[in-house]
Amino acid sequence: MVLPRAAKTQRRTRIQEEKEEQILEAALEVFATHGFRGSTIDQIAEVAGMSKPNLLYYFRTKEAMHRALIDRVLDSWLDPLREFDAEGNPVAEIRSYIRRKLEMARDFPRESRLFANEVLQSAPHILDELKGPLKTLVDEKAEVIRAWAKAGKIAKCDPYHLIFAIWSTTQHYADFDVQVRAVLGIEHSGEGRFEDAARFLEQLFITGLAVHDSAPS
Amino acid sequence: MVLPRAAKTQRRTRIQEEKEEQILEAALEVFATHGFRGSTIDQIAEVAGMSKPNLLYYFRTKEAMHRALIDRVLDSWLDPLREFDAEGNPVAEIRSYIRRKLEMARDFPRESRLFANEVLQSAPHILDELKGPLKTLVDEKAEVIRAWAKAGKIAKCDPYHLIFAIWSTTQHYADFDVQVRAVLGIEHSGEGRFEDAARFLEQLFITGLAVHDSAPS
DNA sequence: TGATAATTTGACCGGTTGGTAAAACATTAC
DNA sequence: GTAATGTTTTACCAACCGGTCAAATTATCA
Repeated sequence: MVLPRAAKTQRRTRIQEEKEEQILEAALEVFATHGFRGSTIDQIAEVAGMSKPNLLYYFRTKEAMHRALIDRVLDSWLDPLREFDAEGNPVAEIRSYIRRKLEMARDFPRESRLFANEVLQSAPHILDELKGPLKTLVDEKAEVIRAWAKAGKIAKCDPYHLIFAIWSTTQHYADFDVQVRAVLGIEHSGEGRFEDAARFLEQLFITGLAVHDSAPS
Repeated sequence: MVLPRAAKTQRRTRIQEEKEEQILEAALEVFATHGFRGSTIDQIAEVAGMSKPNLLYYFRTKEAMHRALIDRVLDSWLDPLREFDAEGNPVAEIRSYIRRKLEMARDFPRESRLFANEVLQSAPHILDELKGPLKTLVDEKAEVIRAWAKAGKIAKCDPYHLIFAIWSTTQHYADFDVQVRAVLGIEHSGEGRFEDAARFLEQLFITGLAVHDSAPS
C-alpha cells in the first residue's frame, strides 16, 4: 500500500499514530508562530524532525495538516465555555470561566495564537466552524446570561459583548504576549503576571456586573 | 538620477508623493490581511495598480515598505493614549479613552490588524518600538491611573492590566471582526454592534472601577 | 523645442515553495 | 525466511517569490 491516508480508514499503525502526533505538535508550533501562509512545510518538517516528503506521506498537503490541527484543537478550545453552567451561581460561573480562559492562555498559548492568526486573516479555513458550532454554543450561553440578568442575579448587559470581553481580555495574554512582556518590562514578566491579570479581571468583571441598588430586577 | 530614495533627501516630486501614498495604502490593505510573510510584492503591486518593478522603484525592498508603513501608522495609533489627561476627570477620561479606541477599531481596522499580525508573530519588526516608546508612554499613563486610585477617585487596581483590558476589548472588534460577525449573525452585524459594544464596555469599566462604599481612599 | 532627469515596463535570475515519483528500506504476517 | 505491506529517502519539478537590469517612455524645464 502506498496511500496512508486511505489505509487510515481501516486501521492505523502504531507508527502512524506516533508520527501524526509528532507532526501535529510541530505544525502547532509553526502555524501558531507564523500563520498559515507564513509557515512552510520544510519548517514544520524540521521541527518534527523528519524529512519533507516523509511528512507529506502522512498529510498529503499543507492544508490537510492545518485542517487536521484545527479539528483536533477547536473542540478542547471551546471546553471552558461549554462548562458554563446555567444552574450554577452566576457570579461564581463567570469568575471561574475567566479563570479557566486565563489558565488556557497561560498553558496553551499556541492554540490561542493558532486561532488568532486564522481569525485575523479572515478565517479562511474555519469560517464555517465559527458560523456553525461556535455561534450555536455562544447563542446558548448568551441566553443563560440573559436569564441571569433578567432574574436580577447580575447587572443587565449585552451577553454577547460580555462574552467577547472575556475572550479578548484573557486571550490577550496569549496572543499579545510579546507586547504584554515588552510593556511590563523584564521585572514583571515572570509568570506572576497571570496572577495579577486574574486579580484585575475578576475585580473588573465581578464588580462591573454586580447589581447595584438603583437597578433592581 | 536613478535612485528615487536618495533623491528624497532633497525634494520629493509630486509623482513620488502620490505614488508612495498609493503604495502604502495598498500595503496597508495587504499586510493587514495576510501579515508580513504572507504578503507578496505582486499582491501589493496589483492592489496599488502598478507593476512590481515600478513599486520597487519607490521602496527598494518589501521590508522597507513595511517599515515605512509602520512608522507612518504607529504614531497615530498611540494618539488616544497620549490624550489621556492626568488633570481631567478620571471617569470621564477612561470613558473617552474607551470611546476613542473603539472608534479607531471601527474606522481604522486595518491599522489595528497590521499591528495585531505583527505582535502575534512575535513582533519581529517593531519589538524595539514596543520596549521603547510604547513602554515609556504606558508607564507614564499607568502612573496617572495609580495616582487616581490612590486619591480614591477610582477603585484600586493594577493600572497596566487595566490598560491591557481596554486595548484588548476594543481592538477585538477590529482584529477579530470576522468572528464577532459570525457569532452575532447577519442580523446583528450592522454598524450598530459598535454602539452596543460601547454601551457594554462603558458599563463594564465604569461600574467595575467605581469606588464602592467598602473601600474608601 | 530639445536636453535632461524621472518614471515605467518587460524580460529575466537565483532561491524557495508545495508537491511528486520511484526506489530503498523497514516492519509485519504467515 | 519470505512475501506483502508500510515507511523513508533521494532526486526532482513547476510555480512562485523577492529583486535586478536595461531599455523604453514620460515629465520637467531651459
